Amino acid sequence: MNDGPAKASPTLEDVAREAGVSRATVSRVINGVRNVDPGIQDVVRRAVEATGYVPNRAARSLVTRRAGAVALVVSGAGEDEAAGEGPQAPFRGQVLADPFFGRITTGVVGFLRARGMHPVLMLADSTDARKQVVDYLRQGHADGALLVSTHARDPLPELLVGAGLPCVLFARPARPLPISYVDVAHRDGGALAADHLVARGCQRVASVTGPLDVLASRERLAGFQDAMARHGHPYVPAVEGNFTLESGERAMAGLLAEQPDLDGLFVANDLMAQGALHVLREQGRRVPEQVAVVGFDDSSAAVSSRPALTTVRQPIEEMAAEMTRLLLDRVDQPDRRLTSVIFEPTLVVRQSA
Amino acid sequence: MNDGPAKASPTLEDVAREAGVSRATVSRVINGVRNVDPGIQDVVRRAVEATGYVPNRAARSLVTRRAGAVALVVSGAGEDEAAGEGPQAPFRGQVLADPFFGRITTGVVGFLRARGMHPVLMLADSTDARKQVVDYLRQGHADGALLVSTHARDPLPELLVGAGLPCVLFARPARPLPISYVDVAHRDGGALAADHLVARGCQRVASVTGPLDVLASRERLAGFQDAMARHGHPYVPAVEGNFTLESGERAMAGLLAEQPDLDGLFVANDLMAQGALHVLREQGRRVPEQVAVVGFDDSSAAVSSRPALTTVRQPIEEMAAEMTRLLLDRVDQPDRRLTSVIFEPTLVVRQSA
DNA sequence: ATGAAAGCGCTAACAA
DNA sequence: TTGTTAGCGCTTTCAT
Repeated sequence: MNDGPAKASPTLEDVAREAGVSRATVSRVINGVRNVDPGIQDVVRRAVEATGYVPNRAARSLVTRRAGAVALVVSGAGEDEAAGEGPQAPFRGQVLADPFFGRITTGVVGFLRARGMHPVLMLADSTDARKQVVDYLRQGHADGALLVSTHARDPLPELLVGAGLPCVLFARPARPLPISYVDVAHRDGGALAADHLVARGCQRVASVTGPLDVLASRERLAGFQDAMARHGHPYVPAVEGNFTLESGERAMAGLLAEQPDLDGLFVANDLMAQGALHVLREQGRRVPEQVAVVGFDDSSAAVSSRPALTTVRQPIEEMAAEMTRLLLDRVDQPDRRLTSVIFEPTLVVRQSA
Repeated sequence: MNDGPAKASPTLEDVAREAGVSRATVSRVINGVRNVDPGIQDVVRRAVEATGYVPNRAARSLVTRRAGAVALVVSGAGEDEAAGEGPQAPFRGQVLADPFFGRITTGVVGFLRARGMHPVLMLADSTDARKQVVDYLRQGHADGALLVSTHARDPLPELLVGAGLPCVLFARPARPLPISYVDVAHRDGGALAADHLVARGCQRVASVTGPLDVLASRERLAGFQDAMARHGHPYVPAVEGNFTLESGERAMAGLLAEQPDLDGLFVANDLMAQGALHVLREQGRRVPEQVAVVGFDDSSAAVSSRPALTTVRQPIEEMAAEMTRLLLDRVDQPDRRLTSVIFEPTLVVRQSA
């Protein structure tokens, strides 16, 4: 009750004095170590309450050699992108504004907070930034990294593995690497789209793909094509896009010129699908009556499009949570063997197909 | 070069030995303290290189009493929202997937990374979570908080101020509070929209507002109305929305029923404006020829709409960077006086008006 | 079951 | 300008 000169926050020592026990005992109570007399536990807890004690993280980390934190790293463009970047260049990409990334964050935060932990957000979009990430971890700011690469040839996973730092990827690495990851069964997603279009009675389907140097894009297409083949459609016209709205518009226009009697379409992400919808409307095609469209991602674009998009949903939050669980396991047991966890996508049916 | 038994990472002591100086000298070089012989500086730097030394953050924090980190807190619904939330309930809101929040994050990260810092992401959407935030800071995980409230009556700012923790808000607090913040001149934004619509020759304008219990919504509307009044239009019909796409559709339908000869519209955010566009198209109104539409935010919805939205842009990244600067200043000089920084919005002209 | 004591790696007086 | 030294607050053997 003596607030006196309002001094620095109380330490273990203060609590120990208040409780009439030793620092060690207080420490044991706080960390839930057994072998402490229940009566004493109560006294200590009361003393903690009375003093308003909170453990000092730095002191604890110093001895446990654990930060009790993980980094969430968004690894951008492979090499330093803009050659003429200013000395600061703070606002280049808008990666973080991508709802895809938002869902990952939601999953990660949701999992961590239950353990009293929170992610440190890092951007790694240049050689320097990647070095910063490695150093940051080596300094012990975080015990490991959750890695989300936006581009294929990202060197960061290799750097991290090389430095012996615990790390889990969101999505299978482009090149084989001794590293754990979570991913979605992209092929199954493509198949889901094909099955749905065929079930609707579509006869002349086509696809707008993502960039084909991205593994996920190839897999979505392959899954779609394979399933179509199984339904008796040996050939599916496909145009490559780059996941942007504009590329979706371009691809749709091209496809329509090539194959005007098109009646079904699988687009490798919702944003391009939204672009496709624009072009179909401009050209007077009714969706879904004349052309059925299936997207991928179940992003906000799917909900805000008119008609709203039928789309393949990845359970991103769940994947992110699992990724976090894998990392925490790894931090606790560094020599545990590597794991990959693959999630199944689902079809969300709305108006467009 | 001796990797030997691959032991723990090198300490200051190791570097000192390698360089043939004392720990203190190495520390001085590393922290850029002057009064160190340039020759010795070189030797030390070489030793750092040779040993692969990186400073241990825990040890440093323990003595400096600085975490060298800040928290970025997204403070959700006022009270515990869902009464029946499970013990974990990880995926409730999708706040983090909001591109608005993404832009804030981009600004914060951009500013911090130049200083070798990174934000710790926290969600505070329940009484428990808010307590967690305060404790987290008190434990010294972070030196202060950047606070983004999604709801008006958020009690967290007061908690933080009460605990004497450094803190800066994004947006003016609902109730007066001794706290620094950044904000945008919402009234000026509304005026920008009015001026543009009038300049286009619109005669019968209306507005779809945000929730009127939110200060920013009221200000945007007031700015719009005032400017219209200055242009000789004493009365502007307005319908209240809640910032969602659907509410925009509803509001537009209502407005159109009430005032079918409408030729200009100011919508308090882009998502609702996108909804308004849908309804206008359904009812066969050409935008912008028959009805000109101005949105607010310059979000991704503005770019993906057809026609693309003319909209009022807030310089969110810059605001977030400034917010971060204010916090860091505050952490360094705790008794510095409070500040508010207000940014001017700009009009981004696209196709809709 | 509890206490005493030895550091974890670093910075910051204070001496020299 | 450099070195010596005393902790920062905590966990963790090792005794008891």
